[in-house]
Amino acid sequence: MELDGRKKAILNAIIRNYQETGEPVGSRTISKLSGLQVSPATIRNEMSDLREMGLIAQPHTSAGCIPTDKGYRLYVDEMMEEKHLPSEHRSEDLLIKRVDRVEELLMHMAKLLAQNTKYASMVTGPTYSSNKLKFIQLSRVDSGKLLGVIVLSGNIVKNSFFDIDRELGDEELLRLNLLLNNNLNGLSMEEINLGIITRIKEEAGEFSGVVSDVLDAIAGAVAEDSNPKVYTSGAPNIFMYPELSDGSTASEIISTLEEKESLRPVFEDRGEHHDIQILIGDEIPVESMKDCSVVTASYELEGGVQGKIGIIGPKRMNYEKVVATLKDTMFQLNEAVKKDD
Amino acid sequence: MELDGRKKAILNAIIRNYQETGEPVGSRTISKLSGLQVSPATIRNEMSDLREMGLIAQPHTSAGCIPTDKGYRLYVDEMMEEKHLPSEHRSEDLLIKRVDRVEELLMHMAKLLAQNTKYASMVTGPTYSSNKLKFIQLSRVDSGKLLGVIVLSGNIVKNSFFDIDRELGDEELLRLNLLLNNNLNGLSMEEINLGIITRIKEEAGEFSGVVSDVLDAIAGAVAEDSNPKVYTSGAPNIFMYPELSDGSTASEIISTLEEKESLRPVFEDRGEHHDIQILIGDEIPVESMKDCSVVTASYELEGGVQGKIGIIGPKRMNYEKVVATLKDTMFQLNEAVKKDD
DNA sequence: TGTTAGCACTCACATACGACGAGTGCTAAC
DNA sequence: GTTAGCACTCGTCGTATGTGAGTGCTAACA
Repeated sequence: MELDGRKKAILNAIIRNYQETGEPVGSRTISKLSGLQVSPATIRNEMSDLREMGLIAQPHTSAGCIPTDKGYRLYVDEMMEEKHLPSEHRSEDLLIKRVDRVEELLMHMAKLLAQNTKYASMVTGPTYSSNKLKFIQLSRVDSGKLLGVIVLSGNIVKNSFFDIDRELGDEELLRLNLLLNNNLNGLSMEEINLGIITRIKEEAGEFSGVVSDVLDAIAGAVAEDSNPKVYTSGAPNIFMYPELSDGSTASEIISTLEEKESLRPVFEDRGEHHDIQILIGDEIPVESMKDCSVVTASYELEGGVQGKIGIIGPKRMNYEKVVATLKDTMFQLNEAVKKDD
Repeated sequence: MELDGRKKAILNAIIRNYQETGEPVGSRTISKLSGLQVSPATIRNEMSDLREMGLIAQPHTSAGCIPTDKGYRLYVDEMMEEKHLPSEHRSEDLLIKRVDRVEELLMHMAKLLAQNTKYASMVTGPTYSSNKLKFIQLSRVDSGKLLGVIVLSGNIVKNSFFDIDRELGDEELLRLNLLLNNNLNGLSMEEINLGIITRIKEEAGEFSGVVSDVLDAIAGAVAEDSNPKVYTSGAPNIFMYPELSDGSTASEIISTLEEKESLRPVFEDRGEHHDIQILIGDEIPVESMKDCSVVTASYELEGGVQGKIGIIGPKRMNYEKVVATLKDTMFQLNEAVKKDD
């Protein structure tokens, strides 16, 4: 059976109506709403075909129809229209302002996403592994303790304290800082190889222990970010959707959102490389979210893919709006970071 | 009417039974459970008195009784026994390990609290306002941009970037750093007054603009911490308690927990200065939590009151266990920080 | 006077039943 | 191919009814 224009229009009408009401939609409603000049009986015949094709389903006999996962999939793949965000929403987004710490920027962004879409949002921290080391500074703060400041491109700052066995003089500290900066600045994490490490340690002489500590701290900073933090916001929004808010479903979703680690698989790329990825129902690699849909996008801080943002909502979410919001957020985030830089 | 020993025992039995089951408890149950050798009829007479005193109430006529807020209040004030944590729980807590950033330590602590108690937990970041400035370092990272590192006692590190109008030479930067450190180190935020500021600016000469920026950053760091972040964990735990998990109640509580700012009033001290503070029902200054109880405690990082931790659960929460867990956490946190320092 | 047994009474909860209505599936006519 | 008509399905809602846990009260008892 083939999917002609009218069937498409009917499926479209079903999805749009169900998006708004959350109730199964019947042939009479479609007849009035779709713009097609046909009677409910005709619609019923077509719906019978759509059901046979697995695009819609009835919750029970003699009820209206709701889209199946397959129906939604067809919709987002072939029927969804690109939508531009109405201006009042964009202006809200402009609230993104200069913040010193990336972390706060991301949390703020998650919050805005949740507020604008009325779904739950999630944001991963950026991965810096392809970033370059920009600046290292060791300072004596206490006796027996050094403060190391590591700056990566993108002005990501990491701090670590190092315990040292014996005191360093001002002169020695200066020399050590020069040594580290001269040899490491401008290198990406992959470029810092054993050869370079050995050379630095040799030059550092009796301070090779400190150098080891510093390199460990750099490695640690990278490791932390190759497993970047996940931020979420708007979890309580799912209570607005009856199909998700019954006891155990809501509980599981909110638990998953709090246990942020378990969200990681959601962000993993599946083959096709679009900038927007939509997962529906069972396509989501997290058990507790099989009643949801997830839309994810990548954002860049500067050059190269850097992190992910995503929206979690009911399958009947407003995909157009979500996609438009995500795209807009990506754009604004890029702008914000450029200004920051 | 006075509260004799038997009435107390009955109230105690009601509270304990209700804590476990969440169901109204009847005279028959108490007769068997309380250890008192009296018939249900006698218990009923006593319960009638307790009801008159406002310590217990019936959800409806011909139902068992549940404690009122007043009943819980009496219980926690006069009848609750100090309890020590069974060792298996303490060992879990020992997982607190060295973490570089205070933030992560606090989040980890919130998580442990929620796991151990099965209630929701909240933790405020520390307030540093009484802390002293320990170390300041300005470094040139990009041209036209300085990185400022500010270390407070307790090894709290803050980073800020400053834009500068004209380039500083190495010499000038060194002088500026010396100037700042010599004049500011060891001072608490309150001690940095206008006199000191004016003197530094004078000495800084043409760099007085940078000095202003640095002082602003310091003030900003303090402002941020006089309004410290609130961390929460275990929000989904409230789904385990039927009296809280019906639709709107759960939704409101979880929203409040996510909107962390609104939790702040909960931590405010009410007159009596105990290390543990228990708020029951309407005593909680947050509307959405009027069906809950909140137990809060103060923790110290080093010297002086510094932050708060708290547990949110149903009114029938296990107060002994919660108090014991909080005390234990306070203790362990102090230990952890000592080691860290 | 305090305690207890007995008993009528209350009320939430569960079950059953019927009415209702939204919506379908099918058939026959256009 | 489209439509009207109609029987049928099935979830929902309101009502009635029974059940049982648990009380309140009274009267008897120690």
